[in-house]
Amino acid sequence: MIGIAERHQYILNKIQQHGSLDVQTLCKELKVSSVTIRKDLKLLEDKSLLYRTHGGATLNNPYTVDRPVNEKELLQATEKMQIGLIAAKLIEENDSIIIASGTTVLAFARHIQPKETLTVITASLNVALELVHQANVEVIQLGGLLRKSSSSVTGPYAEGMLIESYCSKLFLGVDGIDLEFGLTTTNALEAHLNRQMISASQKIIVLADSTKFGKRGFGRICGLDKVDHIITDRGVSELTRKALESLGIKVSIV
Amino acid sequence: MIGIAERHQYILNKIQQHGSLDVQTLCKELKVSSVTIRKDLKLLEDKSLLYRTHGGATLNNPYTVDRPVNEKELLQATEKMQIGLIAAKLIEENDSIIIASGTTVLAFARHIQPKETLTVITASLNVALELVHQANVEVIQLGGLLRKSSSSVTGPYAEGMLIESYCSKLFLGVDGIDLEFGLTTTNALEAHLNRQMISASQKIIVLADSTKFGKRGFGRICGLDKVDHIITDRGVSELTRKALESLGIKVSIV
DNA sequence: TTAAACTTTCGATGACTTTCGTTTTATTAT
DNA sequence: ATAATAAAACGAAAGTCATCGAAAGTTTAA
Repeated sequence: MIGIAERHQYILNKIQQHGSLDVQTLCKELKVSSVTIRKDLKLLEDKSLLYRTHGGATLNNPYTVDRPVNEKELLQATEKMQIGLIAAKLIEENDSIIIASGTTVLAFARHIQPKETLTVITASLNVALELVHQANVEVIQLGGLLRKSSSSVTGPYAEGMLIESYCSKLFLGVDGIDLEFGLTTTNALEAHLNRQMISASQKIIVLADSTKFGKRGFGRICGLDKVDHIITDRGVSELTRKALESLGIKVSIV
Repeated sequence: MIGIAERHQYILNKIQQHGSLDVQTLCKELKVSSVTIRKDLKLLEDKSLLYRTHGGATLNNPYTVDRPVNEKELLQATEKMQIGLIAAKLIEENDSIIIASGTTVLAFARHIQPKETLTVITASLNVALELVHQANVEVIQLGGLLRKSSSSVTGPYAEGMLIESYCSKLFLGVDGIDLEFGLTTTNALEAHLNRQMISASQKIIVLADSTKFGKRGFGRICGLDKVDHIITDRGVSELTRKALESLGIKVSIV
């Protein structure tokens, strides 16, 4: 006999591994009635952590055609979704925000549904297309050479556009967070653009699942002193969390 | 025995890979009756995820405009595809080209498969994403405010980027071609950007199915004197064709 | 014309929702 | 600490809805 929180965690773990699951199997595995399982699934669906289907649930919306799904996007999918959900709640009325590229911030973009007008600047074509059909969102696409690996732009044009902008918040996805070395990404051009984004933003919010801690990517973006807020999952060590907080960084754990 | 959601995903995956599929094969593969498969296909067609055919279904590329299919639109789709195919053959080695937004030029973008390096400048996010995975194509995405109706950018940033460029060919999709009034599109901002594209190009190639002739859209782009080449379908009248040719415009008919 | 594909109807099965009473857990008052 | 109260969790029961395929009639393609 286990509690409701553990049951939900079990369901999320299982759906991440299998991609889908069904009500009856869960009933047997968790020794609860189908009514309870349905209530659980309903709740998790309301939190956008899964999609309900007749008889079960799936991780991805069964009716969106996946663009070439790369392996990277599937990694830590649940954590990214939860991180995105929390990050979306940080958006306030009439904000102007910058969204940097990466799979984590794409998950974040999917959760943005502002009641008031929101202006979004992004280098990522996927983020832009995710938001373009939201009535309250005004999307400004940065221009420049399109990188094949990330479908996002880099280069002087994008940086020139950023110089003329100032936003309240930057939501930044990174490939590595190291206490000494700071934030890193795989690509030097992207790191350079990210620095420009940091200059153009009042508040820096980093979105990164816990696997990113202790890693160093090729392109250094900046030190941790620039960062205001990090959103990650519970895989991060207590030691790291304390260290970040002692640097004056707010740490949110999903 | 699998659920309806997984079945739908299976169908969508398969049609993405094969381009088409048939009812009977699906019956055997999924162990369900043909009635069920037909209901599935009907449902997916209603969601614009595929086109139903007698005996099966064909792929509806996710980046085409999803609208209810009627026969006229299907005919135009075929013609747009043929126009795109002919236009793609005009691309030469080491060209730099501009592709303006619109469904016709999107069909064109799908046919681009250069053997040598090709540089493409575009305002349309859909065109950019269509080409980004082609190894030989270098895509430069214009920046600016993203229009919701066309998923393409307009505005001073995009125009600023064009001023610093010069390309050998412009492939332009339009909403109206009038012998006196010239080329038009539905949107004034887009028309302005199109003029900038014309200034930045050596050769202007217009892609338009025959229904566009005699129409005038809201935003005037330019007169026909700027145009070097028009690619259209055989629905165009002999009179119009002669008139265009007398203006020194090359006319290709598919 | 003919065979295959299609649509519609209908009944069986199982999934779903809602309601409501029981049990457990948390909070507050004594 | 104990009792009273409130809140949440759970599942049984009853009614509703979705899925599926057989059957019968219609349409389509060759």
